Amino acid sequence: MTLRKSIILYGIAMAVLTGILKFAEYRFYVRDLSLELYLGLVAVIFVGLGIWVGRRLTRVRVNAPESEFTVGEADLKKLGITKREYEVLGLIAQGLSNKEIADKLFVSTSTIKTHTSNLFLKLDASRRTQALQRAKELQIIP
Amino acid sequence: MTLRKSIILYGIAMAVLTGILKFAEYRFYVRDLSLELYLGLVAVIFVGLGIWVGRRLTRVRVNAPESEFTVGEADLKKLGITKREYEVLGLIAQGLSNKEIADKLFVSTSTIKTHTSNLFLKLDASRRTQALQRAKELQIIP
DNA sequence: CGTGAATTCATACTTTTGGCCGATTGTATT
DNA sequence: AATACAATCGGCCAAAAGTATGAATTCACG
Repeated sequence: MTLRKSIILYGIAMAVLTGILKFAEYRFYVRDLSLELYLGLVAVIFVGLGIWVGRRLTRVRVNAPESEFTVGEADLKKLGITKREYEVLGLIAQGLSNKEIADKLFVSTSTIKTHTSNLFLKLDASRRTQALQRAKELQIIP
Repeated sequence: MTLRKSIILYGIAMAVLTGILKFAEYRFYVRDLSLELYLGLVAVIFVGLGIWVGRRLTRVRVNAPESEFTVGEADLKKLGITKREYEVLGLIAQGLSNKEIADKLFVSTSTIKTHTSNLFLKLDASRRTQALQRAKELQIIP
C-alpha cells in the first residue's frame, strides 16, 4: 500500500515535471514573462514538492518508532495469551478491580480470576502490578 | 537554538535563491544551455532543498515528544506527595509487594501500608493499579 | 524552643486478590 | 467422532492489600 502510494507519488511528480518542461518549451518561443519571475515560480513549486516528498519520506521513519505498538500479536501467540486474557490485561492496566472488570465484560468475577491467573502464569507474575511491569517490558501494552 | 538554526537555514535559502536568480539574469544574455536542462537543474536543486527543509521541520516534531519526560517535581508538590511516598510509588510500579518494598527500604510493612494509603488519597485511587494509572496520567512516573 | 510535617510503627478489621481444585459449554481441528 | 482449546463458572482457603485510628520519633524552620 505504501509502495503503491510512492509509485503514484513519483508518477505525479514526473508528470508535473514533464508538464512544466513542456510549458517551458512553449515559453521559449513566447517569452513575455521575465525569466527571473518564471524561475522563482518554478523554484517555489519545487520547494513545495520537495517538502511534501521529504515529509513523506520522514513520515515513514517517524511512524516506525511510533507504531512500535503494533501490539505484537506475534508476542501474544508466543506467550499463548488469548484475546480475552489480553482484554482483561488491558482493563487491569486501567486500574480496574476484578469486580469492575467482570461487570464491564458481563461475566462473573470467577471468570476474571481464571483469566488473571492464566495471565500470571503466562507472564511469569504473581501480582497484577508485576504482570503490568512484565507486559510493559514485553511491549504488549503501552 | 532551533529558532536560530531556522533563521540561518532561511538565510541560506534566500542567498541561494538570489544567487540563482542573479545567475539567471546572466544566463539571460549568455544563453548557451537549453532552457529545459536549466529548468530541470533548478527543479532538482529546489526539490533537494525542499526535502531538507521538510526533514528539518519534521525532526523538530519528532524530538519534541521524546523529551516530554521531566519528572514534574512541581506536580509532586502540587499533590503533596513526599519523597518517601514517591519512592514507594516507584517500587509499586516495579511490581513489588508491600513486603518486598518494606524489605528494600528497611522499614516495616505497616509503614509501607501507611505510605500507600496516603498515596491513594493524594492520587485519588483505591488500588495500586489505579494509582499507577493516575500517576502515569499525571506524568509523575514513566 | 516550640510547631508542624514527615516518617515510622502497631493493632484491628474489611476487602481484594491469588492459588488450587474441578466442571461445563462451544468451537475448531484433525 | 475424537481431540484440543477457549471461555465460562463455582467453591474454598490463604495471602495480600487496603482502611481506620492512634501514637512515637525525628527533623527543619521560624
